[in-house]
Amino acid sequence: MGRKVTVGDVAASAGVSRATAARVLAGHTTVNPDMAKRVIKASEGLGYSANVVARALRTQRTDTVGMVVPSISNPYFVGAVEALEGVLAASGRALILCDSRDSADTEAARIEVLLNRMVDGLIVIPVSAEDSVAALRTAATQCRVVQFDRLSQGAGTDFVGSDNFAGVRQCVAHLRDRGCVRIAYVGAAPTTSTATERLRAFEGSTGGHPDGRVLLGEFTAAWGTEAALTLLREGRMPDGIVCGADVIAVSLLAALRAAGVEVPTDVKVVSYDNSGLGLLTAPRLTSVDQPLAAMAEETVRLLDAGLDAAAPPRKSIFAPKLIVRESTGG
Amino acid sequence: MGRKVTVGDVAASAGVSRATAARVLAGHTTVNPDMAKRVIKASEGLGYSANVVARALRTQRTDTVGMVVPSISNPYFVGAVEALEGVLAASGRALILCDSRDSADTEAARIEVLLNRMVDGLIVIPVSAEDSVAALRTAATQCRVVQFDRLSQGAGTDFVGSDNFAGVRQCVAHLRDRGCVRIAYVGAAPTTSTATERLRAFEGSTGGHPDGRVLLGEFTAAWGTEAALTLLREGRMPDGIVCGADVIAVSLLAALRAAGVEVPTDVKVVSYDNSGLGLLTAPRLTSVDQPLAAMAEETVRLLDAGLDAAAPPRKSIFAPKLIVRESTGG
DNA sequence: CTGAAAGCGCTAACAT
DNA sequence: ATGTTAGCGCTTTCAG
Repeated sequence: MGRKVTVGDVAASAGVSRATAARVLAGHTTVNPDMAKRVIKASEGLGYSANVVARALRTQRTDTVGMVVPSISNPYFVGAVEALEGVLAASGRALILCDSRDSADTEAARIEVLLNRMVDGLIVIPVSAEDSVAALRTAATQCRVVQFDRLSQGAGTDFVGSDNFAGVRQCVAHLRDRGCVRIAYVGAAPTTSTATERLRAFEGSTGGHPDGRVLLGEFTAAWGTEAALTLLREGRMPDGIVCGADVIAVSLLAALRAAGVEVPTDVKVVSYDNSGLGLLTAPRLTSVDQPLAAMAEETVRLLDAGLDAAAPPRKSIFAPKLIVRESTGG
Repeated sequence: MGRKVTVGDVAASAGVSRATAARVLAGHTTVNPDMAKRVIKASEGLGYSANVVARALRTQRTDTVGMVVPSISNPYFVGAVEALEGVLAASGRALILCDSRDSADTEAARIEVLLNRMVDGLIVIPVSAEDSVAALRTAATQCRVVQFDRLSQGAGTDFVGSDNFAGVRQCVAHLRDRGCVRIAYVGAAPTTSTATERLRAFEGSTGGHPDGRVLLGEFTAAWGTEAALTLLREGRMPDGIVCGADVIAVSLLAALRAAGVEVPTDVKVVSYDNSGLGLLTAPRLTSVDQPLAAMAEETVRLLDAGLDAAAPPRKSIFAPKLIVRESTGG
């Protein structure tokens, strides 16, 4: 376990003071070029690289952003993580990722851990519209916080998400366009803003058609399977199904096909998230895409823009777009 | 942005010295119960929680383990992350996760970042059997390193993985048992130990049958699709296919079905990883399971067991087990 | 332009 | 048993 080389080592090797070495390493131009050269050389020779922990303690900045997501096995969240990680890396920052396991308690604990690590900012996809508020509020007093994808009202943080009403409206319109008249919704119970908005949007879009069956569970594959079995058991299969997320749709699709229901012939399926998952199925999923890259950029922009406590939290809402594939007839 | 409360604040509020407050907070018993009580109360009243960064700088321990995986969108790796995160959390440690994007350069950079953060240990699923060695070697001089799943020979670190030969042998035996005689292998090019071993195992198991078609690409869904199209184009469809990973198998399955090839009737498919992905397909995938929970436990055990530099690196190899599902006839 | 010195928040000798 | 003090490695005044 060889000790890391420190500025002291570099300074000594270059025959200058620690301060000068530090200045050169920090890119300050107010240094004698000769000395600068000596320091650079010594630094490279010794393979110096700064101890981030010590620097953080001194500067109160870690160049690190924390992120908490409900489940790392949901590919939509993984996509969000990748997008954000990319944007942050571009400005030399790292992302520390935590999984809240869909539990508000775990979420609060993770947020605490990250704050103790002095992250410069926090990006949270909250577990619950209500239960996440407290932890978010206190976090917001310590560092910049942005909620992503899901909004917990009253947490007093900025928010970046997409227009779920517009997304679901596109789904329903598309199914109607393809001739569907009995459309069902298989989504998650309204404990998060996305689940709530998508549900409301579905109800709004099909208000005149009380035929629309609504099945509410969780954002999990298991629920997709269960919902499919329920529909099969009920016998009266809809001719169109809107799913609240790809994780639901994919397993629902598999269960329907296993039962001999043909997609898109017998029933057309449209989903939400446009994750890689929807490309692995046969047929591939028609799904609502959210502009993750742009959303990630905006999230980091908000993190960087110091919010003065008085200003009201900002909301950036992006427009989603339906990507049509074979599950609705291509 | 309220400042965090420090030991100093707690000490002042309790009317004791910083040292005493620190002792109480650290659970030392050598303190006057009255004072202890006062400190605890002050601590709770002020909502104190220790600054991990400052502590780390002093103790040279962060209670944090770094992990670098080739791609966070491969569900097998996600499963490994979840298992390790669970074991570490049980002993009060956190996991910092980095994605090397399947690039040895990125991997080296991530390892550097983590070392600068003074992680207590490093768990790496190396990108390449050869190109990862250098970064791993230097990392191993700074902290405890364990390679997981894939082994880069000569890095001088401990290793935890599973017996790929045994796994593939089970696959081939199972297909034969189900009556397959023309078995193909769709895997990854041998740039990693797992790809190499699985390929060799396949060649070894089917040595007497030069019929066995071998297609090598990457551990990606895109490759699975491409391989399926190649097999379809060649016309002479095998009656059994061994896939090197679920990500490959799932998209291969979708492409075959889309082309009207029935699984398992026309061709039986067996895969590797037993990730959640294989449960989402219709039919569900027969796949080789690796005991991730036990492997994670062992990994942390090795991290904790200080290796003296002289001792040879240790290897823990776990036995995989084929889980039979519908893609081979149930 | 350079160096000496202080200090981020914490813990562990050392001294009382 | 408690307090005082030094110092982890770094940056950044403040003198010179």
